[in-house]
Amino acid sequence: MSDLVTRLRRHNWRITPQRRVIAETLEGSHVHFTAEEILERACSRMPELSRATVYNTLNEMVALGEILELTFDGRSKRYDPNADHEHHHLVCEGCGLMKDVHAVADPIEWLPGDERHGFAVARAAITYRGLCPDCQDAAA
Amino acid sequence: MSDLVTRLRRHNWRITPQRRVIAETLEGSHVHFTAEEILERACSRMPELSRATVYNTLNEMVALGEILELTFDGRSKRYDPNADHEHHHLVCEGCGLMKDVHAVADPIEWLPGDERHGFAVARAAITYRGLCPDCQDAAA
DNA sequence: ATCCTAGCTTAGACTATGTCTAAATCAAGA
DNA sequence: TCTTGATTTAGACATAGTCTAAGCTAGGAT
Repeated sequence: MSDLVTRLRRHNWRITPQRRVIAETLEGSHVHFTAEEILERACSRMPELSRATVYNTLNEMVALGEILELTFDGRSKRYDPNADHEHHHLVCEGCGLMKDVHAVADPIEWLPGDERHGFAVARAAITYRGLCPDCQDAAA
Repeated sequence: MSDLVTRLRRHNWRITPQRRVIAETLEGSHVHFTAEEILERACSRMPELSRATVYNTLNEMVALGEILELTFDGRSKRYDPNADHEHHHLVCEGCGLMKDVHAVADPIEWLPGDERHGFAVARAAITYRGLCPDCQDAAA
């Protein structure tokens, strides 16, 4: 049983076969998939699964705070099942590959009070960008 | 004459009336507009301006490094003419309002070598999220 | 065990955002 | 003025995501 399914059950969620397949697809990888990629992979296990269910389910899991929605390229959203551990992201500007990384300090402390413009700042995310090893080789 | 136009001229860019209007629209505000908002505002000064020209021009200015493309909500890209000053962004989770902010540390220095996964890390951006003063009032 | 019903799933239409194409237009040097 | 390549245009197309209305199902009630 997937750990994400356990967490979802706590929200009084009805655990349908569709939701289970989607949650397990999310958790089964350390890559952050787009909705279409999740649809494709989940459909290989449950061919009748619809696009709308995948989008609905992902949005609901985001609203419950159990997964994170990430947008790096403005094209499509990606979903990160690792919502309960503080981490940041490293994105390849060549191929879009993304990895989780852990920085050693909290960026909120780097924002002085007079730069907060009265906002109640709740969280901060760092996006590191560069070229992955493969794209460095391709560019050389 | 807009400073952005001056910078664009240095790239041997032909400064057409369309490009000038788009550049001045970008620079004339400290808000970061979407492409559609830029189109709407620029069209009020040059009604025959086409959507394709706005999108083409924005993409070219991004490629030249003279403006920044930002994606914080996964819906539409926003454009930031302030590409030549290091800064980060503060986004309201209520209304989407965005402001430029300046942090007191460089995030790249806080990413240990063994967290870089072989990437050539070129830049880092911090997105601070929270509620703006108006949205705090509305929630209270 | 079966029934009920709120909640879930579905296909496909629809919306929003952005890209591409081919033809017309323009700008600058010969 | 002519030529030529760059630029602009309208609108078709592509992609990502949302909505709708109808049917289905999980799980508590009986």
